[in-house]
Amino acid sequence: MNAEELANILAEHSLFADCDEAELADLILRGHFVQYKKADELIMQGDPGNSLLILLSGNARTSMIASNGNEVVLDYAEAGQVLGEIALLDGGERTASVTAIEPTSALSITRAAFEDILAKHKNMALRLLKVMAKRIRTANSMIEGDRAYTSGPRLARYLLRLSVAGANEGRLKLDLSQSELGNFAGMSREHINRQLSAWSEGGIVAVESGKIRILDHAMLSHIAEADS
Amino acid sequence: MNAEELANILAEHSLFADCDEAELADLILRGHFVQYKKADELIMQGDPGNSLLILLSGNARTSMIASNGNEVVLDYAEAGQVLGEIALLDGGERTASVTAIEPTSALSITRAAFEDILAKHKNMALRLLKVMAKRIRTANSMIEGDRAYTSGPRLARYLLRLSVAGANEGRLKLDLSQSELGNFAGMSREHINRQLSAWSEGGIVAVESGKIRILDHAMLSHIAEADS
DNA sequence: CCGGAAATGTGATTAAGGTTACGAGAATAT
DNA sequence: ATATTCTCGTAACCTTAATCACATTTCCGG
Repeated sequence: MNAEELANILAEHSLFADCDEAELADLILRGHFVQYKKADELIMQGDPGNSLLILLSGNARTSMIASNGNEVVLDYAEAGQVLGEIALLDGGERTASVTAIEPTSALSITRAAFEDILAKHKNMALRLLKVMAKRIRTANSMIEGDRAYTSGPRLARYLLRLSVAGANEGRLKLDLSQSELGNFAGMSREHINRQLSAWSEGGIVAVESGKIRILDHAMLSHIAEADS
Repeated sequence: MNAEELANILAEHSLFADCDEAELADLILRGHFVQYKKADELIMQGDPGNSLLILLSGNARTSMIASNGNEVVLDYAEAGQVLGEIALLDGGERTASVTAIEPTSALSITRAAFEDILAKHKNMALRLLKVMAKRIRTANSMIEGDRAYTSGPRLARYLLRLSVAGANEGRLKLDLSQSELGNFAGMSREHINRQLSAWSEGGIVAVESGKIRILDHAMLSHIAEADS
């Protein structure tokens, strides 16, 4: 993959959409291209955090393993996303793992390079601040949802979060297995199944060959706000 | 309150500890001193976010009201903390309220001033990035805790989070009522009470005249990691 | 000092959802 | 191609913690 292709991919995505050429060039110059196959760990919980990744293609899951062995899925990342910036910024170790859920490629940037780029390009810090603001919003809304709502509305929220904005036939961005959806939405696989069956009855979603499709987006949004 | 006093307060606290004089001067020059009494709202959920606050004294609670009326406490802020920077950064509206839990004062900084300061003082953005990295860590660990642990370990975690580092006699930073602790730890007030009684029996905590004291810090930490 | 309002302690009951269990189908690897 | 491993559907049961319902105490303003 050459510099120009990389530049195109980067420029397509939010954070880097308004980078000027010099910034892109620096990212590419200082970055290191890495590839992963399905189930590879891009970032490993407990490691020291000495680099940052920018996803170029593929999808990855961010999750934590609690001390009691429970897996908690925090988010799914797609191309254009920045990963692992937190440990880089505060010098702490990685508190979550990132695992490829399909073949994935990324640009890896060392701490030194990152600091140089931040110092050189003022707008970079501002862009990163915005990205992080959004992350905090998402995390807070996850806490709110987990706390304030019962399983039904909660599952609705997570499905909506996985649904593509462009609503192409109600298909989800990612076709997760029910167990994985369970880890993401914080409920047991069995319960997911029951809830999905019920909604399927009601014509709110369709479950065909393991894939979930949202039929009644409005209804699901309504459920997501419900008080039970 | 004059500039020098403000400077002293700011300099005492993490984010601004290593500000140079020019930076402090700008903050004070561009900032606007505000005071609140107990129960005043420093920031109101749903408002547009056009300013940022730096707490100078007192304590405040950050909380969200979910659409079903449930209150979720996200955090408690003390002097030195920055509040409301998220809406300022991404232009969105405030997703949480901040309420004074005692008489409180703060420095209020408008968006314009904030942008000027960020542009003028390069290190400011970096400092803010660190603060936000920490926030994300905290939020993620909250999600992890809420998801992976049952009520016992979870309450233990929240008590530890409220405990002062210097462990002065095991007293907490804040003496919350049991209902409020419930909103913070995500469990009913009654359950908090029962759990506290049990731990009190076991000599892990002491509850005297409504105030909680941690007697066996090690044990509480152990409980916080337990698989039930 | 006194009265109302919070905050606290505790039991009984209930509901939500996790856990266990099992059988069948689909996917993947050797 | 066939064994092995995921995934899915569904039922019975059980645990956890919320809810309801009071009595009691503490706190605070007048």
